[in-house]
Amino acid sequence: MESASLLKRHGLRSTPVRRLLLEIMDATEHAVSHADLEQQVGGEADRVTLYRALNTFEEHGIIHKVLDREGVARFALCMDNCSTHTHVDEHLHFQCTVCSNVYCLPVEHYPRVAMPNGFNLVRLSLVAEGVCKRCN
Amino acid sequence: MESASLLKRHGLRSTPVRRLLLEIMDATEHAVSHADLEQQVGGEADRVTLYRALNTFEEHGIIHKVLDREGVARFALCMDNCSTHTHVDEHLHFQCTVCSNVYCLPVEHYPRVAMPNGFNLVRLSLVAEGVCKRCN
DNA sequence: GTTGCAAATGCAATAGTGTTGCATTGTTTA
DNA sequence: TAAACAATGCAACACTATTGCATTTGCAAC
Repeated sequence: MESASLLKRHGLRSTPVRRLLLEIMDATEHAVSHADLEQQVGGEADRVTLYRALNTFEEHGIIHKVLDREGVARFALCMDNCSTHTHVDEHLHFQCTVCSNVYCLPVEHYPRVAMPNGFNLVRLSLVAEGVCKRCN
Repeated sequence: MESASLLKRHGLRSTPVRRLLLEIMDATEHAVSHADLEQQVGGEADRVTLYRALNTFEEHGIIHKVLDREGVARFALCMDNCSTHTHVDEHLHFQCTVCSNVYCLPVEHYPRVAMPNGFNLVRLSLVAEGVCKRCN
């Protein structure tokens, strides 16, 4: 049970719903929305429980949240060992215009941009659109 | 009446609500949300009318829409002469973590990133977070 | 001007995403 | 096993956004 130990490592209780969510996300190569999860979980858990579990995961650096073109949240497991305080995800979020799936893609040279005077940059996100490998 | 001619140039009817919306956006240096506009317009127009006007403007390349960190749409006038078919906005969207305002900032060298095999890039957006010039 | 028609608006209803409060259930630690 | 507290389920709610339809308005032709 990988998911159980992952939860324990972050000081979280191991519950059926949480383990199920982590296993679904681990088995999916793209980011999943709340609606996706709700459908896959079926009647196993309440909508609100999913929202709360996802929020908890994000706060502990287990997953990260991306907003797609429509502003809907999609979630994916963090690759690196993120924690509550250290949250590194310097990768690109790619949404396919055909299937709408969102993929986390690695970027070799993460770009740096110069900011106009007075603006203090803290975090730069890359959001891409195009056609994914499966729809190509 | 600048806004009236702008509307006419895009083949759109010049109505009080539309002119008002354009003038508000022209007078604001940051992108405005629907809620912002609704408040400024006051009882002059229905919420739905605002949504429809904004959608129409976007379809005609008069304004462009940005989603902020919360997934809420914010709108700003297009700088270049965009049209229905030509929609160029290679700039950076910067949201201030203090005041939550979203600014469209120019970028001298727009970055290019390499994509993994199978992924076909169409559009790359830059979304930044930090502190804006007014909150600094 | 006046008229006619398509476009724009107002109102009501609806959909979707996400949050909050509170009672109940379940997990963990001693 | 029992106590303590975290997680869950249920109901209600807030917010953003869209749709249908009747009414009004802008605009072009007369």
